[in-house]
Amino acid sequence: MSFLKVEQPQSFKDHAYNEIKKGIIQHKVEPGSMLYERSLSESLGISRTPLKLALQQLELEGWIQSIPRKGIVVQTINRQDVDEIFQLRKANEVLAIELLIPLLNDETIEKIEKMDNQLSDIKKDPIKFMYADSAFHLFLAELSQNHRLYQLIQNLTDHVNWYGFVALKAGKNLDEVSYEHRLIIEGLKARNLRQTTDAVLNHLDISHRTIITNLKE
Amino acid sequence: MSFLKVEQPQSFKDHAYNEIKKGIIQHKVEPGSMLYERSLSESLGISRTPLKLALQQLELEGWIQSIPRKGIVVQTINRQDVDEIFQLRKANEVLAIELLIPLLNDETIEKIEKMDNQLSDIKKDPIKFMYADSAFHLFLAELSQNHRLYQLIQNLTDHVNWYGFVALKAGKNLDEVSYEHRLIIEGLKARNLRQTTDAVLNHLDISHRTIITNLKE
DNA sequence: AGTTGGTATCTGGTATACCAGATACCAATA
DNA sequence: TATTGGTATCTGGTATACCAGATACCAACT
Repeated sequence: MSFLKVEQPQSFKDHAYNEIKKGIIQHKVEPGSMLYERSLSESLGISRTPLKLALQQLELEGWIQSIPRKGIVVQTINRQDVDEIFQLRKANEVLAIELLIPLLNDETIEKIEKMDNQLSDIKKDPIKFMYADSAFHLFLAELSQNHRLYQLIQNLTDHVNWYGFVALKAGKNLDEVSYEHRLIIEGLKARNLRQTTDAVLNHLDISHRTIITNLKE
Repeated sequence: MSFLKVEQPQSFKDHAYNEIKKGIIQHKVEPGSMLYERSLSESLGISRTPLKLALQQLELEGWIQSIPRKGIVVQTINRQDVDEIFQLRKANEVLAIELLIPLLNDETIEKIEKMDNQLSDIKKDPIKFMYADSAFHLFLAELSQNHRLYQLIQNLTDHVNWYGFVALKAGKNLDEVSYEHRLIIEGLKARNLRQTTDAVLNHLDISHRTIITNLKE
């Protein structure tokens, strides 16, 4: 009966992890604000044990910082953080391109284009657009066939979404992003490593600069 | 009284994390073998709650895999894993070099050389040599001034130590490693990015090949 | 003998109780 | 009035009890 798509019931820990992370990315809890295990467990309707696991994962991934006997503080965002994330993102997304280009075939290129087209369809909703843009980058990461690289890029794009969320709500260069994606796809079609990495680096540079200029101290 | 070096008492969770990880890296528990929360908590003398936190961190970092209601399995090592780790290591150690070269001054270069000399002094003990080699790479990562990059490289070198531990015990090319390090240091002294990254990539390539050839299926 | 089904006993997931450190507040003191 | 010190009450850290799913085993049945 393997054709039946079984909906995996996520554990309490995963549920808490997703909920809290979503709240942080969407600035429903602001950087620097405090959280407390007991109140969190109450509002999520779970006990502290699975919650602690979710909180530890969030801490290891750089979203929060647990201070024993004080509470949990949502990480603040500063210029240094943004720069670190983009340094990592550039190096590792370029690596993904290097790995996936030799693996490309016409079918996967078609999938990539389809994905980008879906992205154009939802320009109206900035939040959905943000997630779809991430999905585009993650799809490329997935094609690299390096699972650890995929997870790393996932975490990095999540952080970028967090950093840029406010600027994004202000209504931004969504057309510009589409154009930059087209340049990447053209590079992939040509199986041209240099052309593609240049397009990716350009894309990331623009994103980096946009976020820096929207950083309010 | 800040001149007093306060010994931070590590939490039960950190203690468990370090002990279990050390056991895995040094193959005191073999890849594929099973662990169980209750027996582990008993042998470590702690309860399951902090142990669960340690186990989750180990799982997120790729050392073990927790299977609900079955147990915990120590990750197996295959060719794909080794390749993934080295792909990441090459890209990110090169990034570290790119970042640190503009920050170099004579004093830090002196420190790097001193570190490498200490490494030569302990060629007799392969395990100590392994950790000292990692410390050399980690020191370079630290100089990049990107903390997330440092943590990433830390995890990657730990995994490489795990993969290579058996081959290392067999007594390996310790002189060769010293020579490769000298090439890296010379590149740094010359502030030559290309020369240094070539030396690093060469160093990692040799390490990669050595581990692959010692991989027994 | 082969099959079945109940049960004892594993497992990790979860809830909860208790601990010690940190803190805020307020009464007692100089 | 300013300061001190005890206490009530926060916090995260830890230990433990209980739950349901998974499994192995053995007796009962065909």
